[in-house]
Amino acid sequence: MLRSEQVFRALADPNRRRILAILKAGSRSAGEIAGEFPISMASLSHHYGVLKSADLIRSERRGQSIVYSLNTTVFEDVAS
Amino acid sequence: MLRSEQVFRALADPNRRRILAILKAGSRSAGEIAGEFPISMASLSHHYGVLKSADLIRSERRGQSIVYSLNTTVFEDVAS
DNA sequence: CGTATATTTAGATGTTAGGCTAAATATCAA
DNA sequence: TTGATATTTAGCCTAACATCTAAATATACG
Repeated sequence: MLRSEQVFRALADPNRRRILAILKAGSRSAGEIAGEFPISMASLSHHYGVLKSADLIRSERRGQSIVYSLNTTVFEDVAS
Repeated sequence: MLRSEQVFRALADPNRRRILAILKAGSRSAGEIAGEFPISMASLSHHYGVLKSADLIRSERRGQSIVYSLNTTVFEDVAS
């Protein structure tokens, strides 16, 4: 699957767009993000997976937490 | 439903993005567009509907044909 | 009017996607 | 190593979506 394809798929869901909006303000752990949503962590984890396949976000383990952050370079690529 | 919501939904499908790409080159009738796709006119008609709800395209009857064209202003709006 | 052409609408069907709960994995701290 | 915390993976269910065929609508033309 083409990356642009993955990006469009990722952006199609409102929850995923909201995750991106939150990360726009700075990196957040999965738990911190979950606090902003009425859906389960498991469902969110699925969304992180989709966003990662599109390479829109990156994850990094920090102790017990996993911290997500925006991969800004992709946005520039896709805009063109 | 918000218009931005509709736009994201519309762009999520590859066939719809391809319709937009074709119209980028200029207006086309439903029949002309159909010639470029392996799916039925009925299915395409459904896609036109989605693209119209998002206000990404406009339609105009010309005799027996219905001619579709890009609504370029929306692209500028959503880019911001 | 009656028939042909162009497109849409309606109804049915198979697939994809998002949600949930429960179980698994990974790290930390005692 | 055992227990607690944080997150992901697996399996399932339901709703939404893309597609199809067949029927309906609209225009053109003899």
